Amino acid sequence: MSIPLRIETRGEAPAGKAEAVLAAAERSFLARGFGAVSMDAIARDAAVSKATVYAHFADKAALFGAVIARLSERRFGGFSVDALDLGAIEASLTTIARRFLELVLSPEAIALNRIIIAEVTRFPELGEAFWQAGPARTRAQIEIFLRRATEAGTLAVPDPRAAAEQFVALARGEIHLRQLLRPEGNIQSKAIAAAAAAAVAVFLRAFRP
Amino acid sequence: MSIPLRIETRGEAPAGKAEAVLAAAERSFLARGFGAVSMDAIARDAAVSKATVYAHFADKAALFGAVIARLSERRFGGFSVDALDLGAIEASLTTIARRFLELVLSPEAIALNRIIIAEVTRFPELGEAFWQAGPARTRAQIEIFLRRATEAGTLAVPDPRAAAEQFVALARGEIHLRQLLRPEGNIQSKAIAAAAAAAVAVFLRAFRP
DNA sequence: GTCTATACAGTGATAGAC
DNA sequence: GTCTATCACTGTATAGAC
Repeated sequence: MSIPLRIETRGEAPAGKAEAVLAAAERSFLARGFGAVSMDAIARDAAVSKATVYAHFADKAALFGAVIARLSERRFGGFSVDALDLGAIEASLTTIARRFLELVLSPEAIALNRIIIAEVTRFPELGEAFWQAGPARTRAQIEIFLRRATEAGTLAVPDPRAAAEQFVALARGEIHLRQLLRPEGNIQSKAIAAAAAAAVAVFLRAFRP
Repeated sequence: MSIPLRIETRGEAPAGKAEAVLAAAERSFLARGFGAVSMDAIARDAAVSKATVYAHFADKAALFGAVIARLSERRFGGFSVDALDLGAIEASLTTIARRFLELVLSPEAIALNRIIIAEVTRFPELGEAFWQAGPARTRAQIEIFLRRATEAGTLAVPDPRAAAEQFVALARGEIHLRQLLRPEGNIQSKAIAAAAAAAVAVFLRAFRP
């Protein structure tokens, strides 16, 4: 019979057991997906009992939904095209493409994307939430930039919505799908820079004034 | 993950129980993924006992591997760019884009793509096999066409490999990812035609002689 | 090869004490 | 809220008969 040790993390800001459960679930789900993760494992990882997990989340699906929705928001919220020079159009577009690729190719974003694609049949609303938080938001930001550049005369884009979609598609190239289909490929920042430059080159040949 | 399947296709013959198991597994895995499908359900669907399933496939993973590898090959084997007019370049490129989109957006291809992305962490070799059978093959076919068109003088493509990748990316646009993130969205052929036309327009502005 | 029956581990979820 | 202990159930995989 082992006697449970009680560890007081006073001053380290415990932040509550619900938060510990969320953090543990986030790690587990991202690493192994929905089906392969047990509530037992999450409870163990969070250093609480399973009953405590169920005290905060109705069931496994609810916990999963909370984790994924939070991650989607947090991961893509920071993407912005403000403070970019409308005059130095090639440099600015390259910066946008590079930032975009660094975001969507990050291991965490790939893992998130993967798990949502995997479970979208079971949890349709998560696919939509991710789309709005991720692809729709980044494309909207880029659309804003293209519109401003066209008003400033440094680009000639008749349909900024469509052009933003094409810009994103060019930037993504085949690397994004490639990463989704690789278990642990690490993208070099050099490869990202090359992909960004290639995308901008084609885009500018099509949309320069 | 060896594939010890032996298919008896003698005339109208039942083709053997192994084939029945493969067919049932194919349906189940495509519809619900790896984890959510039980060997019980597959055996029931194939109208054999579970022991018979295990007589032909070592375990669930081996059965899954056999199903997915076969599907990947079968689904993308037919994509070709032969018999396309190098002179009518816009029409030919539009046809290629349309065929490509019809292929990768088909419900079966989407389901296959989804399940492989979902399980690539557990089965790394399936991701690679799918990549070779699908994206790598289609891109190689398109690269051939671009090279021929450049030799014929109807296109000016300095790097056919890179340009083929960009052409595919433009064609895919955001529709492909969108479909992966939707539980049951049906693409209209009208939407495919529009996406193909938009992709070709941008591509030609960049690579017309 | 094919069946029926079952071993055995692990799952999500809950009861009841504190 | 939090714990320990346990439920009812389903999963993969295998024995043994034919």
